[in-house]
Amino acid sequence: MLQLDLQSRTPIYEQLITKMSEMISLGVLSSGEQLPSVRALARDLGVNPNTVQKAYQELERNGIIYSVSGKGSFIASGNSANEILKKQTVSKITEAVTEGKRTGLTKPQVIGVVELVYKEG
Amino acid sequence: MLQLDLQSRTPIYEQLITKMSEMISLGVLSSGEQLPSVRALARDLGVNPNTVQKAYQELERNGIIYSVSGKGSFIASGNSANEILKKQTVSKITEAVTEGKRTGLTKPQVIGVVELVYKEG
Amino acid sequence: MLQLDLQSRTPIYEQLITKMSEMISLGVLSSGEQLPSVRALARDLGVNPNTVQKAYQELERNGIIYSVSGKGSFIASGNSANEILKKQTVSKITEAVTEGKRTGLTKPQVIGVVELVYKEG
Amino acid sequence: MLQLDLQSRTPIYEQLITKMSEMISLGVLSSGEQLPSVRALARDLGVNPNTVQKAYQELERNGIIYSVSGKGSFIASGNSANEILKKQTVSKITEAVTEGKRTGLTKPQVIGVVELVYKEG
DNA sequence: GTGGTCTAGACCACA
DNA sequence: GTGGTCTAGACCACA
Repeated sequence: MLQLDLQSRTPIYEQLITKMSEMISLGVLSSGEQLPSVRALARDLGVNPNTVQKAYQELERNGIIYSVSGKGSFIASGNSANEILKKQTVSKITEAVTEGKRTGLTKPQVIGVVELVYKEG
Repeated sequence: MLQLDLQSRTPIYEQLITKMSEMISLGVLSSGEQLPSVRALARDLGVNPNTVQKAYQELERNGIIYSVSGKGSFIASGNSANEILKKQTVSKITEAVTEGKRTGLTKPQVIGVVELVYKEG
Repeated sequence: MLQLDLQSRTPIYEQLITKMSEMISLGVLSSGEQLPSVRALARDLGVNPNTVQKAYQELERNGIIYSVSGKGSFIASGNSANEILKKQTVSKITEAVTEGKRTGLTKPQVIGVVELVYKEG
Repeated sequence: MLQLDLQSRTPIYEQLITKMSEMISLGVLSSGEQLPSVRALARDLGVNPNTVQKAYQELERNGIIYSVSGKGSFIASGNSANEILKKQTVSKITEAVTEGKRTGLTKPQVIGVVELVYKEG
């Protein structure tokens, strides 16, 4: 679980943020639940604690989790994870499609791509 | 012309590649035409010559432009710019939409976004 | 009673010290009275016994309470709680106002803040 | 310049943030100006580059400076430094004064403290 | 040279 | 044990 792509251009800590946001927004992890400690998760993922720390702090800044020094990190209530994720994704799609339009892709072509993605899996 | 976003996370040289590919594929610049020299363009854009150089090299590697030592850079004929651009954009869209699907966006929602983009401008 | 903010940056044991000093100096708890045991208070507050222990020790060191081995903790007479508290608070205010002055807040502005606080509640 | 207290309980990177915000809001550093590089400032202060980096990133997140990868860090225009600083300080003062009120300090006493601070220097 | 990310590992206060 | 900060130092892409 929590697959990382160490080769990717997107930093590990950002991948972590995205993956965890997804897990939370999908209900795999739910409100109030305790997250693995920074060190434990780092060990499991074969990654440096600082990297996990950075991801956790960013998630906290976005109100998705909260950390209590000396106790651990927990999933915040009033789950903003999903909304934040969706907003990010929608703007990513908008950007990509805008570029497509500028490049000369027609609307049917773009919609074709969308259909394809939703047909798979 | 040739607006760059110096703050953006996508490297300037990539922005340059995209913008120039677009201009070529849209016919703003056409086959055989000479491009501004690396240094001239760098000066105009307020950008490091290395950066422009990198963009030109990449464009040449993709057969979109060609350089003649001592004379300058020119737009290649048999314009592949458009196809290359489209391929890139299609994979960007695919990626973004896939993420959207994973996040729980429904197909109608995504198509809504597409409609929106094509309605504007 | 005894509201704690587990999220706050100021350690729980310090919050405990402040709150208890306040209660004592306000006469809610009075001279000679017995305090709840470390364990009982910890349980009631949902907090680690170590934390309560630390607060009690600090309060004892300041002569605000005293502990009798095997019997419990009691409120000291000749209540110094209030003076200690005030001293601490005065230096906190001094520090904050000094920073305000350095930042460019004018004296009337600061006094405005003070007025505001004393107007409420 | 830029005195740090390495012993202090407030982290170095936070001290850096505050000091730099002050310098900017006081006009010592002004809009568009380039800041010392992460490494240079770290060297000058005898501090690890990561620590400076953290401060710079926080300042960027607050819109006080902006960083261009490969070029450097610059002071943002539309100086929000001052407002952010003042807001922070005002809430610090409010908090301290509220505690003072709760502790039994009278309004004249608190105002006395304020007068004192503004008399010095 | 410049910012950004990351590892390895230490130390601290707190729980 | 737990989060938070920090050092020392490496590597990368970019300018």
